[in-house]
Amino acid sequence: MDSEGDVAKLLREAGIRPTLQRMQVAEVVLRKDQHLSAEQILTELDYNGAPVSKATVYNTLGLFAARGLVREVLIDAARVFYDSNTRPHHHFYNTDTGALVDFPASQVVIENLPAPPNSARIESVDLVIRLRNKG
Amino acid sequence: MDSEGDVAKLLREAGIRPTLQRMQVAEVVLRKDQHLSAEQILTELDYNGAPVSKATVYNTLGLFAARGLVREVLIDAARVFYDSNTRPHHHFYNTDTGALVDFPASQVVIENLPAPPNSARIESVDLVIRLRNKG
DNA sequence: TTGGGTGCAAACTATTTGCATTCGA
DNA sequence: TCGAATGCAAATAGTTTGCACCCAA
Repeated sequence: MDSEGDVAKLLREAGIRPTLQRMQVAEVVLRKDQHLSAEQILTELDYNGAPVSKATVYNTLGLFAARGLVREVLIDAARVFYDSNTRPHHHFYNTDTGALVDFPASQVVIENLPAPPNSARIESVDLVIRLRNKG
Repeated sequence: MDSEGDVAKLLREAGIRPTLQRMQVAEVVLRKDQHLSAEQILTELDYNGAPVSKATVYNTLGLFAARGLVREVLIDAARVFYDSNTRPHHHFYNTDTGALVDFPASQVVIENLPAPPNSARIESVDLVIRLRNKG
């Protein structure tokens, strides 16, 4: 786990002023590679005796995502996860169990992508493979 | 555009009882290949003088999606689109303009997908390419 | 000081639930 | 007649906005 000092450094390096609330959110989210919803983060903060408001959690996650510290993963209607693994990767999502599993982008070959319309540039390529248990 | 009779037939063929509200939603959504949000559909129904409740629109879209008449596309946090193009395809999404454009899945080659964990079966493979305008 | 940055209460929006009603057998 | 299906008001859950406060320059 990152010490408090390390988290502050991480935030500063990302151009984010390391305030108390942001460090608390970062401690929970960036501790290891994982997928957490805003709600889960909020719950954990409360449990840790670090009550940060809902709005601040959302705003902070949005900021972290904009600066590349976490990645938003859209999985279900109105169910966003924040993924602290920022290496290029894609996702398996088991619709029966809710399990979300990363796999490296390097492993997959995606070829013959059409040219983006209106000569826009590609910002991200997200592959989500939805699974269902057999039987 | 489908006549009313055709829409009723379409719903029956999908195993859906063709009630008034469902036919009204279907007329709007299935008229042509397009991406619509629940809100847009609701607005158009009101405009057409066919006021179906919000809850019924959501439930009906959920039913249509379950029966394969439309496909849910997750684009933004809390922004679901219902795509009446059910042929296999993927999406370009321009984050600057909000434009959502289909491209055929047949065009793209995706290789070396890892085996699904726990021997679950693949339900869908969704590729979303986010774009940003140059400059 | 002071102007952008920050945190949060409150407002807002999207979606789901629970139940009275209706439908088809 | 009766259980399942249906439609919707109300409740819930998720997210954003607007503003008072704070802090670095």
